Amino acid sequence: MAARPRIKDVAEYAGVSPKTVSNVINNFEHVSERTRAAVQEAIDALGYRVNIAGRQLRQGRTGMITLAVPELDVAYFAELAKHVMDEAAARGRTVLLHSTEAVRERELAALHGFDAQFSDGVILSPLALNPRDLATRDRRLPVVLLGERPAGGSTDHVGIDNVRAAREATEHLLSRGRRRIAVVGGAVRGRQGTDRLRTDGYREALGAAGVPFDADLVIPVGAYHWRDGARAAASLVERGLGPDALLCLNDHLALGALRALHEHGRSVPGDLDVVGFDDIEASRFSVPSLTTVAPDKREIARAAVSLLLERIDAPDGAALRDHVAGHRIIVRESTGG
Amino acid sequence: MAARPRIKDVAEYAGVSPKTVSNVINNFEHVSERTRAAVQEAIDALGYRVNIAGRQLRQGRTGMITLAVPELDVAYFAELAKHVMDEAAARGRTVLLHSTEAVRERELAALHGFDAQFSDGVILSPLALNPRDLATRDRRLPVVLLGERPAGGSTDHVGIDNVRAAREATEHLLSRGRRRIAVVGGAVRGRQGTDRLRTDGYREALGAAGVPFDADLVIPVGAYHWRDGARAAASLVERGLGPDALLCLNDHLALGALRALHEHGRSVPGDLDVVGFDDIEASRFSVPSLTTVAPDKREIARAAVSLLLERIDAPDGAALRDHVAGHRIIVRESTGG
DNA sequence: ATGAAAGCGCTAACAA
DNA sequence: TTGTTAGCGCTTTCAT
Repeated sequence: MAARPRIKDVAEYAGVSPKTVSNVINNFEHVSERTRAAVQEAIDALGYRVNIAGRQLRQGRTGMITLAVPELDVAYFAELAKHVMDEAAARGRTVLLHSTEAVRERELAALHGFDAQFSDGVILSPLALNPRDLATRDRRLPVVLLGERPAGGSTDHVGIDNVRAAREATEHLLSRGRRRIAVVGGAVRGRQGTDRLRTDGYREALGAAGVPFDADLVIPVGAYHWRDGARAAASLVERGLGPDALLCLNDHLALGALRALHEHGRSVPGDLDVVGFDDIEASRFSVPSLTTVAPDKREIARAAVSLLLERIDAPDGAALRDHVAGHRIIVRESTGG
Repeated sequence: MAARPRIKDVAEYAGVSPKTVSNVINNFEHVSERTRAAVQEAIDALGYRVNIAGRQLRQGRTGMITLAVPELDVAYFAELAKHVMDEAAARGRTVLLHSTEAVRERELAALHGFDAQFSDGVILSPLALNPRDLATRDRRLPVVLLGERPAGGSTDHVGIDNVRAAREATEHLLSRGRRRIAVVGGAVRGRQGTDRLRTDGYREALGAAGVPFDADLVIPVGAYHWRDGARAAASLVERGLGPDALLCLNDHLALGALRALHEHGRSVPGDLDVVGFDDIEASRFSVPSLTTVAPDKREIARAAVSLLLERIDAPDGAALRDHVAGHRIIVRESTGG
């Protein structure tokens, strides 16, 4: 097979100049129908496809955007990634997917590092970055933040209303008569991360219902995996803290908790209620199925891609934006649904 | 902030020629320590990083490899992707991750399309490709196949011994006295895909034990998700086929089946045993926890990256290779463990 | 509406 | 050991 054809080959085949071929490829408007057809025929005949390296070198764009998430094997991020890829594809972009493992250096690398070079912009779901990391980032690379938003707000952002979502989930538990509601993965103080915001919402709901807040029921976790949820639930039971419900800050934690409660002979929703966040597919099939706060992943993906593409097209354009995506509570067996 | 520095800027700063800077960047050996140090200092001072488009245009390499899997939200592939990224990083490569949704056109795009251009080679887990697609692929792009291997074998391949793995899993069920073992996701005829190979292994085990094969117990599924497993298990029970065990061809199917059996009042492992494939994290925390065939994902990732990098470095090098990675059966509660 | 020329940043080939 | 030249494929600028 011959070497890959270049624009020059197409031009010669079609009897036009390279520039004209370029005009056709890039849908430049001032091209006669005749010429366009001739060039297209040459392209098809030779099997020509643009060399992106050449194009990028010249115009400084790749047509790719990076999506950097903390962990691909957290189902929420895998599902979100699928939506982002769909949305990007619909808009003619390709997604370069990265897993940062929630390590600050790797989150920084998404913003500054090697990988960012392939990319016209980055959608980043940060966990470890601090405000200064963002303040000192290279402004030439457009960035949209997902979920967590380190204070300082120098970057476009997409997320749900975490305070309200947690408040509603807690209200649901309260409405079922639960009073000793533990927060698995919660945080009472510290930066305004997702964990903190959701815990704040939880406290708001307790306060409004006149239920006293018990700091012992806020259980920090190392990560948001099954094993961490299982460990937290086991510890709650073994320490005799007498919880009658678990508000788990993601579904993996909740599913792990279900397992631990089962091992400890507690029935859900008989003895305790359990609620999660994210609405991953597993939660529809667990035993019992899991009540959860379902963020609108499609809306999140769509907003993130839109904001990013706008930034790419107009780097100094609009003011900072913060898109608040919708969410709803899906009641399933784990709270009597 | 100034424009991104180029090699020329570094060269001027260090008082050398651009070529010398290039030599340093690429660890060319014939560079004096003095010069190397001076250049490095200039690089650090200016914050220089190579422009990959320029490099790719010149030498035709990007340092990136593509991993294309059918579905990222199938946990097995997310976990595998993590291993591949780790392995690639350890070898100085970046991974471009793609989800093909098991659509033939998208699998082809991984081999031929736009995306492949950024990439020095592709690790592809195909589901929809046919042998001709591979036979007619562009040989300039090195490819390693994972899991499925369309017949014809013109491509390096990494997988487990599916026949043996399924036989061993079936033997495990037989040893527990099970005789009416259904295969969820199985295939009796057709191309030698993973489903067919595993069903063959199942039949081998039945044959060796003198248990008659019943084609009604082979249940095809549309996809390998919870919902498909749930549907298949429900249908088995409702049709009164009287299975006493389910060999599910991945863990998602098995976990979905557990849910359906629970809904139908069947106890696992009391009334039926259930076995899966993949050993995803969810299977350690389901109720009951799931017995499963665990492929050595790390070995698969390592072998795939190694084979691919060797091909990239020596496109016309070694003969075709087929790496058979290890697996083991992990016995958990769903078969009395 | 189309073409000619120049150059994006880098490194291969060759020269010194 | 280091420097010079040329050109990878594309698109921008300017000319026609």
